[in-house]
Amino acid sequence: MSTSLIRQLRDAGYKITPPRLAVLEIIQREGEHLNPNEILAHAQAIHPQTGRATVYRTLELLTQLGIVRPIYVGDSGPTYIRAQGGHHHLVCSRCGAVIDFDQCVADGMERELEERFGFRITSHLLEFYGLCAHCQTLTSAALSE
Amino acid sequence: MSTSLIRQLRDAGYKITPPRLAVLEIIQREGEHLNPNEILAHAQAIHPQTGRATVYRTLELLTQLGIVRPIYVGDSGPTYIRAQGGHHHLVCSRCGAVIDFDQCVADGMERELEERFGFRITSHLLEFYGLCAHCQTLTSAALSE
DNA sequence: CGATTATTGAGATGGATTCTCATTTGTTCG
DNA sequence: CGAACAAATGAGAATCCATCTCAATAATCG
Repeated sequence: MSTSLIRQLRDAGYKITPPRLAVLEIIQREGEHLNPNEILAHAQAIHPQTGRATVYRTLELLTQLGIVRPIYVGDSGPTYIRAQGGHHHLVCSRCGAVIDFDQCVADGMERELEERFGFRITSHLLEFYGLCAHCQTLTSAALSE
Repeated sequence: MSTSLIRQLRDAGYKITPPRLAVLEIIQREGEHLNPNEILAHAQAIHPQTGRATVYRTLELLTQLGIVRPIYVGDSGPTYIRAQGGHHHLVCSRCGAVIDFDQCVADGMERELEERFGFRITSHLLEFYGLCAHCQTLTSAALSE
């Protein structure tokens, strides 16, 4: 498992502990869209004593270090993803359906924003909101009643 | 205050009630980035009996109708914005600072996505994550200790 | 205006997150 | 290697936010 992330933690002055290793391992392995509860469960599979509070604390830490990031999609609570690259969604505001798409024009903007605002950008999120094909028909049906 | 939103509610078969009017009014007026609690407080300034549950119910309704949309930025919980046009943020994953910027390339993608997925798109959110200028210095300081 | 039905408000409930604090464990340094 | 120190942990309590329940109310339609 990635030693560079471990080095990043250590260099920032944090201790390398079993729960932190477990959470890192899970983010590396499973990666996408696990919520804190699921992360806890997976972590306990690796290090059974892992407590809930520690998972929350670790996720906060990894977020601050720019290693992971919470994402809110649909109605459910936060899920965590690796904080690198882009995530692109089409979200139906009526039924909550989510479609992922790939091509994205945001990368082209990163350089310019970094220069303009002095940021070091590591990831982005692009979401479009509207009505999916299905919910469009529902809405017009409601209107014509 | 906007009669078109009221018509939209009525046409969709919903009743026009004081709490709904109050929330609509607030979204129109204040518009940006109020959380449910703040919306409740403002609504009670207009219609004192307004209950918390009703605010949540109304926000859910307005979300489904594509009038408002929750947004999660930084660490705090959801805030609500008008669901139209674009919102563009630069978010520091370490300190949570948020910078708004204007120019956006996403508009150019809407048409194509609408055709490809059959969506009717009404708004978008583009967020870049990374380290702000200040937190970059903090991190390198930590590294050099 | 009266009937019908959606909507409301108050409080109970539920679930997720954070806090507290005594204990444990990494890390550093002799 | 083996203290010593500070950081990190885990268990449960406490808090906070959101949802649910249900009897009472009020908007709409004829």
